[in-house]
Amino acid sequence: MLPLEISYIHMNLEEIRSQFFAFFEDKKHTLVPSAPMVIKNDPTLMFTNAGMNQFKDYFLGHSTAKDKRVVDTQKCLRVSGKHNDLEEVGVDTYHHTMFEMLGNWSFGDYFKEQAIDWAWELLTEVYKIDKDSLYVTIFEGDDKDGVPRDGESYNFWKKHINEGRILEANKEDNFWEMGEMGPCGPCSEIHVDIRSNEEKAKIDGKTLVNKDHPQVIEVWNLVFIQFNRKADSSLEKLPQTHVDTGMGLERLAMVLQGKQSNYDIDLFQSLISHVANRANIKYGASEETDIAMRVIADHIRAIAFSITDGQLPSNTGAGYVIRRILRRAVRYGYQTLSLSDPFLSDLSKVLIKEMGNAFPELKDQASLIENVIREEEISFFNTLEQGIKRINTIINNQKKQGSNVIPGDMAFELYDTFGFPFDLTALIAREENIKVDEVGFEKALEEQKNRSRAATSIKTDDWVELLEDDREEFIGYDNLKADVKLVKYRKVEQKNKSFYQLVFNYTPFYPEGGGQVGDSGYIEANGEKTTIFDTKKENNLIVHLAKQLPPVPEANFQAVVNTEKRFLSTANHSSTHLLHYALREVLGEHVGQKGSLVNPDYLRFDFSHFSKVTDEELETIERKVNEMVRANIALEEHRNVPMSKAEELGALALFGEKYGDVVRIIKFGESVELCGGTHVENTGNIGLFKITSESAVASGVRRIEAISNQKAEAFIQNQIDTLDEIKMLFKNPKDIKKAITDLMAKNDELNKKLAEIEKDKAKNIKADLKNKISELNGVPFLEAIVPLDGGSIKDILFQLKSEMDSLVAVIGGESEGKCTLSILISEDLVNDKSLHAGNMVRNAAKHIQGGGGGQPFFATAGGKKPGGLQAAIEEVKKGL
RNA sequence: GGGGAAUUAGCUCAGUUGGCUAGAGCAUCUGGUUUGCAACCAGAAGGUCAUCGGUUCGAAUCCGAUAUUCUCCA
Repeated sequence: MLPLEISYIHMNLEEIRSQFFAFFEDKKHTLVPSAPMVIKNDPTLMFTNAGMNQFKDYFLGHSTAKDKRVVDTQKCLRVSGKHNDLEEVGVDTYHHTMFEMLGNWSFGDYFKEQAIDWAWELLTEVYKIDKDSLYVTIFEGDDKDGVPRDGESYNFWKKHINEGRILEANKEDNFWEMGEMGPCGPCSEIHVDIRSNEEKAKIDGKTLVNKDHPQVIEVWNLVFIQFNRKADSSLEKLPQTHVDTGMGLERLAMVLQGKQSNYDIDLFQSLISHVANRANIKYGASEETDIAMRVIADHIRAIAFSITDGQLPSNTGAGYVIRRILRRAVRYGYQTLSLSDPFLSDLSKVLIKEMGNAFPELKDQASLIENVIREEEISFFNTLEQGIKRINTIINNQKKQGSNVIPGDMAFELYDTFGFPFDLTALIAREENIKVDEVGFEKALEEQKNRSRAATSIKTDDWVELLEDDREEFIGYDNLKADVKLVKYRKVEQKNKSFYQLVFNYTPFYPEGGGQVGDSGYIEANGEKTTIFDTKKENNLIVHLAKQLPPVPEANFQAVVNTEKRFLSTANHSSTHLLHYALREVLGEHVGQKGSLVNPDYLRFDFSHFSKVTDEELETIERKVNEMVRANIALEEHRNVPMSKAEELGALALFGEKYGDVVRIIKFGESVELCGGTHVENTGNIGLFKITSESAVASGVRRIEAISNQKAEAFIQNQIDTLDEIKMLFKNPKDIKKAITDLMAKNDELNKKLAEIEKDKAKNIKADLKNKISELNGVPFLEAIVPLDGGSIKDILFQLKSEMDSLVAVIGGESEGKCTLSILISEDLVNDKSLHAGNMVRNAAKHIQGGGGGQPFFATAGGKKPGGLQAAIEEVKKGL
């Protein structure tokens, strides 16, 4: 370890974080909690990948911030999409999948000057970073976009720092954009040089800024949002300017703790030493094993936090990303550290011990985290085992064929279809002295990527704005109809489909959220109806999906929700709350919601619980729910409740929802939940509740499916009807169960008898046939036409064959208007006389207008002309 | 969202270009043997080959759709 000449005060992560908050709270910022990492209502993003995600609406102008100055730390995950750091993690010493982003925010309030002043003050006076190790960058301007050099920032920096340390950077480094469209602006970065004085003397730090040097690094990015990028890629000035800053906590901690690597800070060291012990390899022993340990230490954090955010590993979407991270960690352990048993679930205990105080959700869900991870590990080890079997087969086959290469498409198939990592394929191949066609593999992978991209390309037009209206309101809790105006619309094209997104000033349409599906219905103006087939929330914007644009977009519309579907969803949603309550009553407090789906047809509720819910428990749960239904408990709804108040009321908060500062509380008696969905006025409106299934979704997570109201009634009616019909069939016996068991017993008996008779019959026919065996050219020969189907004839012939040394049999069969011809030749004759039943039968089949074939010793043909059977038999005899 | 794959006995899986009544191991049952060991011997039972439809003389095998699961890409 190099002695660092700069003097630092030692702070642990916890202290660094709280100092950041305190500093900005002092500057009149409001501290807000981190939003969940897993994003539920933004189609363009799976995970929170930057601090600004939860404030996107403010920048887009979809809603107005309550507090103009905000400070926070945000859990971020960069594993997919534009920011994908997954492959970098562990290889270097500063990338992470999950990290905390500290930020201060101004929504139309202060701008460049204060942002720069405060950043400088915090870093140099609170965190005491040596001013001489700092550099800053500003945007150099871009002619194509028509954006000039950011001279303002330059001038503000000049107050604090020597001009020689203010560097200019290009669009790639210092112009921040949210995406291809949307808010954007120049940014100004602060870099720190943590090299030793000796090295600093050798090379000027200035020349290393933005050069990916591991010790001359960006710590803080100050983004000044002042433009909006439109679909045609032109920029327009925003009416309000915003500040968005981001400082990675782990990286800052590395600087402040005088370390050379993020992984040397307090948090990661205990994780790494646990892995090192387990593998019996010292951290620092080799580059390769160090990388593996860093990967594992990083990934366990991302995995555990995702699980607490409600995202379990699965095979689609966000859950699949989590599964991949987990598998990457296991792969490094398996391949590099020779860990061949599940080890991550044990490591999660260490993580929970380390971070459980700062993040209580980890402690609360400790056993779920451990169990889920263990199950996943086991299943991946299984995948690996299967893959190894498969690759060994491939290698043997290739060697047999004299090849010493595993073709690219085979390696790709292993990877693509069987989930076997390519580098493992390469490793095993090396051990077996065989090459892998890597170029072919890459080509196949590239083809697959192109296919996927082509299938998911979405083209979104600019919004066409008809009205000034900065906040459209949801009024659907109280109204199912409303007079509305169209505020804006746009066309969305996806593959062959195109549809319109409509935004109204008011809307009675419930947008998909909290598990409840979006409303459908129509809007009407001047007698023209336009169907709304779904309603979704994009960030805070409620968009109505329509196949067509209304003929007169400026008209006054009446918006009408499909009330039947809405009501059925509503009943199911309220049922879900009662079910959740009953589950906690019957099974215990550990039951927590892990997922929920509510639509007009049924409800699905996933929850944490460690064993199968027994039939008795299910009955009790269902009965409790129905008791609450009959008690006709009135809905108590509280809108716009501050979060703190909601906690006092003991509301069950769900994971994954971004509530902002105020929430809505839904209370049915003892059941209290935060919820944005629609609910019945009185539980009695639910009518009836019926559980239809209970199953497992993952280790420690169970799923209950249920129905209510009309659907439950229809279900019960259906059961009763079925029973009635059965009774009718049995002529209304006193005891229907006995009638059925009697019938089954009788049926068994008859079946047995029938089987005996069939056997006898076959025996008789066989005996008859055996008697008919004559001789032809010195060989036992049998010909006959029998009223049997091909299958029975086959049975008999095989029996005869096993009883005779040698035999040639030609049997015609007639049944149900069709005819068959079967030829059997015992093996000795096939060999001696080189006969081929297949060829013979094909030839003979002409006479019955059919075709056929088979093997040398047995062949069949089918035809439409039973009258030709005799001729066909003669034809066969001629060939003998 | 797109591609690839899997689904065969209670469980784990074979079943090579369609063709000799669909097999193995474990588990189960019966009988025998054994002081004991995850014991041994003999025998039996257990399958609408995921579902539906198609091609064929003939389909577990080929084709199409559906369901479930796995897997890769976005």
